[in-house]
Amino acid sequence: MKIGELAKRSGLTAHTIRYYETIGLLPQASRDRSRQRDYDASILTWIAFLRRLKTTGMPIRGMLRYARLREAGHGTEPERRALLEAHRDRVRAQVAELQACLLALDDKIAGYAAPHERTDDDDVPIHERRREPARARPARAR
Amino acid sequence: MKIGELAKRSGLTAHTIRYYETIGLLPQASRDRSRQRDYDASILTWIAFLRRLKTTGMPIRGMLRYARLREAGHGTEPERRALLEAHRDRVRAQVAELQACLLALDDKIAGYAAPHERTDDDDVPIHERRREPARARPARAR
DNA sequence: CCTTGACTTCGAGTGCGCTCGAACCCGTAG
DNA sequence: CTACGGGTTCGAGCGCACTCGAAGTCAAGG
Repeated sequence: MKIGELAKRSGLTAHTIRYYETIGLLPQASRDRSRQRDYDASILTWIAFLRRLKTTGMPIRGMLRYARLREAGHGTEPERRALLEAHRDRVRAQVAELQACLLALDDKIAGYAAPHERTDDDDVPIHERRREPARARPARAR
Repeated sequence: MKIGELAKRSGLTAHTIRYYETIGLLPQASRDRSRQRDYDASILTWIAFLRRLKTTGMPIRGMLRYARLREAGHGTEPERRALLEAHRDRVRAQVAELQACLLALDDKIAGYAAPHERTDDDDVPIHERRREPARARPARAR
């Protein structure tokens, strides 16, 4: 498989694939007789894995660390594992944070759904906070 | 409250606060007699909200759209609501994606925990995949 | 033989979101 | 009076992760 086809299959661009190779995320591809990159299908699995790391917010530096351990092979498994575990923990924390934000977002949206009951108008500019009863909670004015 | 204090309380830097003001994320601050920005505590709520949008991956462009609607005031509520709802949906999708990645990550880590049972060695360089029985699942060879 | 189209390397450019430094101003405490 | 610890504007620079264009090579098809 040459680079154009790998690009199609992996969803990366040929440019990005070469970029990943130069920085070390992808191994040096073997070349055919005319010096063009020739890929084995197994590279797709690795790219999919990289995509997952990327999706979960791992910076290229981190992926690079993992890629280097992988290249090193024998004996680096504990380190690789530790790296992934640390990353997993970060991702879990991130998911928790997002879910907390989702709750807040839902609240906010609910506020727009029932504007006549709103008591906090922190996101409404001054000139809009005119009448409106606004009972419940001691609003400063009135 | 002047900018230094707001920085402390909000967790943004004074630099960032000014930056947000110039691009329109924060309203033009009122000034004291020596032209220094003077903030009302209510700005903290708005900044906290912005932070949530940011945490959930909304680009500044998006926050800016919301901020402009907020400034416009009267009548923009449906649009603001739609904006937030669309964002919420994106965040939900993102959370789902992250959770899928977490599952894959857990699998991968489990693979490192029990290396003697691994069947997919896609991330192990060729020279490492030597012996090892690799029963269970029809591995291509054998 | 010539065209076509995918490949090659290289370095420069892009978009995002800050981040920083320079040079200057202002009010209060000692 | 002077030093200080804030504040002010302005524009340049940075880190990330690509993204793109130029100029050239190569092999197969008509």
